[in-house]
Amino acid sequence: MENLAEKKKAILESTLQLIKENGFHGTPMSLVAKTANVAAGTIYHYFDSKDTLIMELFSYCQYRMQAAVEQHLRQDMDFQESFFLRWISRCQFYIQNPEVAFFIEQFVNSPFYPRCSQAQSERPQNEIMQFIEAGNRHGILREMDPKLMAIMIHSSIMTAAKAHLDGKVQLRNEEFKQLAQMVWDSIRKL
Amino acid sequence: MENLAEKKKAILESTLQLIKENGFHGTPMSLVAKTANVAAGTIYHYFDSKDTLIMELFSYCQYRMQAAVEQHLRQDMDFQESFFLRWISRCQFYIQNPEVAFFIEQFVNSPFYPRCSQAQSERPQNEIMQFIEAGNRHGILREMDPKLMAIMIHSSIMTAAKAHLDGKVQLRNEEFKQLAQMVWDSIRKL
Amino acid sequence: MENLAEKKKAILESTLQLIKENGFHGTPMSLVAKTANVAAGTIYHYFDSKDTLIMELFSYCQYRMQAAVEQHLRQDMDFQESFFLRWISRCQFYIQNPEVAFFIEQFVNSPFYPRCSQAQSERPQNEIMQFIEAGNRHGILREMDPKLMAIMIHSSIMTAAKAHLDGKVQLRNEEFKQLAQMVWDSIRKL
Amino acid sequence: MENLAEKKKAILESTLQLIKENGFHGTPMSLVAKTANVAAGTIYHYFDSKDTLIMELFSYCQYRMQAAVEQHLRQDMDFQESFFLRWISRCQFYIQNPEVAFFIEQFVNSPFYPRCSQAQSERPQNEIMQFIEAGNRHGILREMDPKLMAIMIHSSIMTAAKAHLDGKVQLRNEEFKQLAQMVWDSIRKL
DNA sequence: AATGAATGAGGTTTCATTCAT
DNA sequence: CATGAATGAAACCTCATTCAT
Repeated sequence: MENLAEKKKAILESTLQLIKENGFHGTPMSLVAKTANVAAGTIYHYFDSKDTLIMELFSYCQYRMQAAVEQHLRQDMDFQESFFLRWISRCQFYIQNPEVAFFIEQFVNSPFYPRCSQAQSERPQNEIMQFIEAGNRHGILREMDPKLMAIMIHSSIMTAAKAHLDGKVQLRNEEFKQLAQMVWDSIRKL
Repeated sequence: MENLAEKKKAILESTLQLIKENGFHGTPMSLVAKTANVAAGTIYHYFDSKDTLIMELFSYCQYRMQAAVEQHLRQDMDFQESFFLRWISRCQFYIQNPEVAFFIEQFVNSPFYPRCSQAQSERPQNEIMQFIEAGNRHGILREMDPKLMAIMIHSSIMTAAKAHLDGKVQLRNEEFKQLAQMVWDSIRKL
Repeated sequence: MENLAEKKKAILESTLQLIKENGFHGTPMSLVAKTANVAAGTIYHYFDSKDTLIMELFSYCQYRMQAAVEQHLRQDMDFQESFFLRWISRCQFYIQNPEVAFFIEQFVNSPFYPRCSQAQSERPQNEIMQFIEAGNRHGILREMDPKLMAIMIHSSIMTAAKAHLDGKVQLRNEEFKQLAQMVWDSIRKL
Repeated sequence: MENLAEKKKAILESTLQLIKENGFHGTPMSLVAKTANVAAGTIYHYFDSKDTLIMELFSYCQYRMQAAVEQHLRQDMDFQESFFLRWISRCQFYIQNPEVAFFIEQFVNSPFYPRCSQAQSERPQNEIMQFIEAGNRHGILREMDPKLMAIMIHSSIMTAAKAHLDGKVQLRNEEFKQLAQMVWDSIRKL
């Protein structure tokens, strides 16, 4: 995933940017080609179809997200600290990569999403779920279907990031902590 | 809003259904016309363009949601009871009207959404915000920008409903209560 | 022709005005209806089709032109004076009724024109031709097919009027006389 | 202008022919495509829109006319001879290229024309005007706004050609000379 | 006589995709 | 590998016309 042909990467990045700005509708292949400085036909060397391109873009975004989050993880933390760090670093990733956030949200709310393999579509939640199950083994968290809990947590991250990106609120250190605390209090045993 | 010409309503409902199933892309005007049993041109009697149709559909969904929620409200409840009732009844509305849920989520994550007036786009959150401000006057809720809190609450409702509709979890009375409790614990002063 | 039903006249006049501003293309029946303050269906009480409306409009314009020109004719003039008067008064009619001028020119250069009866299409030239034949009987005019001469004269009138209406030149008394003289010198025996 | 891509030229020529036969109305892009033996979409490779196509067609006609007229010019002629030659060769060009004549006349009487740049729209008259100004320097022509005189001359050429093409008169050598003489007598000092 | 909602054929244009170079 | 002219199905939309009221 790190050694993408230069042109392939240019195509992915251009598409990501254009979809952020114009949505799926407003992103014809001809425009992707122009923005990526390649010929229209070249795109079809790397992707079978527009659908394929978009599906791969979703993988590409998940990969970028994963890579970013891993950088922040450390071992010497207790469970709560670890939760705060994860929540905040994910949220900051979306804020620093708005085109990823907008693309993912459009994608998961489109007819593309149900066509992903489960393994693929649930990967981000799964990582959170493993974390939850670790918490459960220590009896820290409240009783709840871990899958549902993971979904709620993931949504809280994305929602906060989008609110910031849409300019509806401004998130600073203070607010990140408030939000992480808020979500923490919603999942822990009181 | 209650006396929509019969054909106009048929067009709105058909579009809603089709977008749920096929997304914006997969919903050409010709298909809307066929599904609504009107001629293609008739749509343009009621809506200036496809864009207009979709924008009006958003208003229409907000209206339907509002009307549904109001049915459940009662006066003789304390603040927490009222919160639970509201959270659960909204969530159930989305579950009982999946086409509304799917449409709204597609819409707010599309380039259409930023083109709505603020007044229009923030109406659902505003209603929640007023509720929050009432809570604040009683000193019940934790310190936090009410706008942000409203956004987080609204998102939790939609997220839970979608998880259910996508078949990822199954929400029953038990789970509704758990979820409402979870969100309640995240906003109240501990 | 003088007792046109009020609505019929409103339709004709609206069409004339709209075609001047927007051309045939830019003049849909719905717009004619709105401008004339009648319902779309009403137009079809008075005219079989849009084509019929346009054909009748041509007659209507010829009638208006004829009526205007006749007002100016007097008996006690020699041939040349009469020519000048006719040339100038026709030219002024077009300038004072630009919508007629623009419509006629569009009409005669459209596929409608060849579908007119000869009698109809040549009426304006015929009147000029009778005048020419009178001149010929007095041996005043140069040898030339009277039909061709009539066409050339008629065209000179319209051309001058359009140049004025398009703002390319400004015609005042002086210029009218120059022009009439110019055309007169082109048809008389030198 | 001489090395137009083969397909582009086919599109222009087909459009020209079709507009002659059916007018602007009766010339849908689909028919242009079929007649030019290209796909509908191909037209939009070369022209932004139907409007653009028609505007470019006007330039193309002016270019063809210009090229044709230049072939006939010679140096060793006095002013009057030169005038006759120019008048007649232009008139014959229109007669030999009726689709150009019909297109130009439709175009200049349509809402397209006012949208041309002045430079563009007055080019044919300008060339005549320069000729007139040369005549004025020799004191040969009568006193008159050269612009107006140019317009009248240009119109006489087109009018004669159209009368012939419409079958209203038949122009042969004899008549060309008569007409050129007639116009010459209308502009020269008597 | 008059209305205007409704029709649907057909117009212009877009765009994912192909293929000869 | 890469190009981009060419394709043509299908999208959005218009508008002359009809007909129940």
